[in-house]
Amino acid sequence: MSRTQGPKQALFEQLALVARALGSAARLELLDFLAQGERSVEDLAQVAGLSMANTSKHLQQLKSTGLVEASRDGKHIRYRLSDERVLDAIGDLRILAEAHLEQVDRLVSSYLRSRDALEPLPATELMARARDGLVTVIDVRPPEEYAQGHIAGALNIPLDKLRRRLKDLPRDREIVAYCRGPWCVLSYEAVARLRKAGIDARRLEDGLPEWRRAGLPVEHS
Amino acid sequence: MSRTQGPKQALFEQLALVARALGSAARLELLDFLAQGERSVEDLAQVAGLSMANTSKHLQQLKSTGLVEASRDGKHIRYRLSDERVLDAIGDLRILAEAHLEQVDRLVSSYLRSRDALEPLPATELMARARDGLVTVIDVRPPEEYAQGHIAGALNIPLDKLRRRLKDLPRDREIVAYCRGPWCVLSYEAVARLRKAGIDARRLEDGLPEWRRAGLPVEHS
DNA sequence: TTATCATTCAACCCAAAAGTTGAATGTATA
DNA sequence: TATACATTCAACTTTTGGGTTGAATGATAA
Repeated sequence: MSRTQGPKQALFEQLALVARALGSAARLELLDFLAQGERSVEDLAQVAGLSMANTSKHLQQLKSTGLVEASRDGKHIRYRLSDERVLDAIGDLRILAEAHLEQVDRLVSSYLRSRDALEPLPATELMARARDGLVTVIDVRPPEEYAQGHIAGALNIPLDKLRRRLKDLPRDREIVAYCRGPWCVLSYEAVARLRKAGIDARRLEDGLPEWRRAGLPVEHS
Repeated sequence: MSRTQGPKQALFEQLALVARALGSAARLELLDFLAQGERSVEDLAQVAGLSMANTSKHLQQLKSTGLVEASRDGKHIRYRLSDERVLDAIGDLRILAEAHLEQVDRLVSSYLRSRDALEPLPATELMARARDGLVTVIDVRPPEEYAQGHIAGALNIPLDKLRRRLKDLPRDREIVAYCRGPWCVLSYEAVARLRKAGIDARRLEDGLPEWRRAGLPVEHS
């Protein structure tokens, strides 16, 4: 049976194009990095474990569906998300996947150990506590990502520097750690280590992209 | 270069599974119909212009990613959306496609003639006006869809019955027509015809699924 | 039980997508 | 101007997905 091709089908075909652009683990990982800030193709290839040519092709596809933009910077080409709303779509995928795919539950609870034991703090609550000076916020991402934007007032303590900077942390206030997003291990790991060191710490529920998306205050350095 | 496969990649792979389920015009059309209410495989095949076997396979795929559920009813099997949030994801795809794909603009403005000339009314405004008794709301979808749920107080006047039911419509109040969603032609067409007949009419911005998703009052018959 | 009907399954075919390799492009620096 | 370097392109292979056909399943109704 041949499918009748009217304007309605053509519209759905366009939607499907966008959905298919999101329908590859490699591209989702690229988008996840791009959500932290601009990146060159080389960076992206390296961080996602893809060849340059393959990365380039994936980026072309994301660009042709309007999910990312590119601009030249010297001999590099820098890609970025074209639209904050890309994060909404990915967020919905995550919600659906968490709600309906058993595999996700299993992965999340083994990879992000003790999921809720670390008492995730919603962004709105963090805002309130930060205003009252009750918390120290730490950004445990690499410095390049911190530099491209971070929660206003947050300290950058990359996970691998955490041990040697423990002494810089105030002991009288709660620490709230965040990183790339709800499925980013860095903050899980950071909170676990801080607690082991006897420091009162919690995780921010989401990461910087969600914070920015919510219109909450972001600082650049 | 071979891509390293850790838990992060495995999680993205699960997300991609959901995105790929949305990445086909045929499946999006099926979901669009399912958003109006439960349907048998036969109905869905017919309405989407697909063979039974093919429809069944698409539905299996949607089921395996948790987007739809099925239950037996006599000798039919009825499928339904498993989760209202599926509509959020599709809504985001639509927003992104409208914002970034030229082709969508072109299709929307030719298929849904004079897009904004029909003064789309946001749901919240309709609620306010309906409460004050200022409008008559008409549901221009087929009766089967109306029966499975409609805006509280709406009259069912399927598009093909509109001509002969013109006389039933009150002349002193504005008419607001709605159908399946923001890209559904039925209400565009209805408003155009009503205006041609000299009746003051507007379109509801979205359709029933969005209304229900927003938690606004829905009636069943 | 048997016949009927809606749905699914299994085995295929064809088209599209992902990934590789090596050459081409285009900008910046020596 | 020549060289180096980041990125893209082109051609090709392999895998995946959409679609068909015809048979199998499983519930209902005679």
